[in-house]
Amino acid sequence: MEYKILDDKIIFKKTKTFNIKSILDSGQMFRYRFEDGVFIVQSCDKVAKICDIDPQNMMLTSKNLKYFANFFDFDTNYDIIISELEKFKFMKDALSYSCGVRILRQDALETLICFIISANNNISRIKKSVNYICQHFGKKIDENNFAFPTLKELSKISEQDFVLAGTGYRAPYLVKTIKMLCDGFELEKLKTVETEEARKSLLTLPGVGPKVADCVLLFGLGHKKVFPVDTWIAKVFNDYFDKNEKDRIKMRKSLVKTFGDLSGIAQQYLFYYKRENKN
DNA sequence: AACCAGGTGGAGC
DNA sequence: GCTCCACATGGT
Repeated sequence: MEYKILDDKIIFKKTKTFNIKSILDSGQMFRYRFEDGVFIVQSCDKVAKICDIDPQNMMLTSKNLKYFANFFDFDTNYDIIISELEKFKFMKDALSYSCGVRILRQDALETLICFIISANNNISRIKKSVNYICQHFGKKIDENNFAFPTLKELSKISEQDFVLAGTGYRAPYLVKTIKMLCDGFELEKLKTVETEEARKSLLTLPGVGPKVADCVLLFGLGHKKVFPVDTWIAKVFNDYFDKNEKDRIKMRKSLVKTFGDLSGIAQQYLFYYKRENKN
């Protein structure tokens, strides 16, 4: 999409391919807030602020403009993606409810930890736990913002501390997975291997099952041909495809077959729509 | 007071 | 390979 990187900000036109509220509220990231008409987004040790500047334009300010241009995937043409999605009739409601969802290019480690916490949990609690972990174990960025802990910082967090963060029974999974990462599990390398091989590898980490693995593949590792099936997507599948199917692995395979390379983004639209309109 | 939330691990078969 | 079940925790 069209944008200009200036010295200290990015200016871009409001388009149907970028809806900041839908992007953030679609459950792919947990470190953001809305204050005084401004969306504040955190990723690793970086912060961006996004707001309207006039009826036609928006502005992103940050000390890390290039990082966030990539993070929000400004260089991918979502006009094409949206027109492809429009060809699926059952995407109509989701697209008309809120266009402009994007898949963020998030940090792999941060995504992995956040989505282990996400299992059988709800978004407001996930946000609270992640925020607690950043505030207590991440570096201070400025007066109001804390970084997500580095792997080294994560490795010092005890199981008890993860319980205090409100992660409940997922605390031991977090400790064990972090240990595996410290012991040489090559998370970044999974960006460059085949999706199925990367999935198998992720599934060896404690607290990572099929759903969390797909979220990490999609949001943190850049794999687009995945379809995380959670409770909401399962409802969608039962509504639109097969009322009686209960096996989420089968749902995923069927959905990926239908949507191909559009799987990730289609999933995100359907999740957001279903969760906001619990009908 | 049951049921739910961006499910997973483990036991038993 | 399956099918049950327990699991921490806050909200409805």
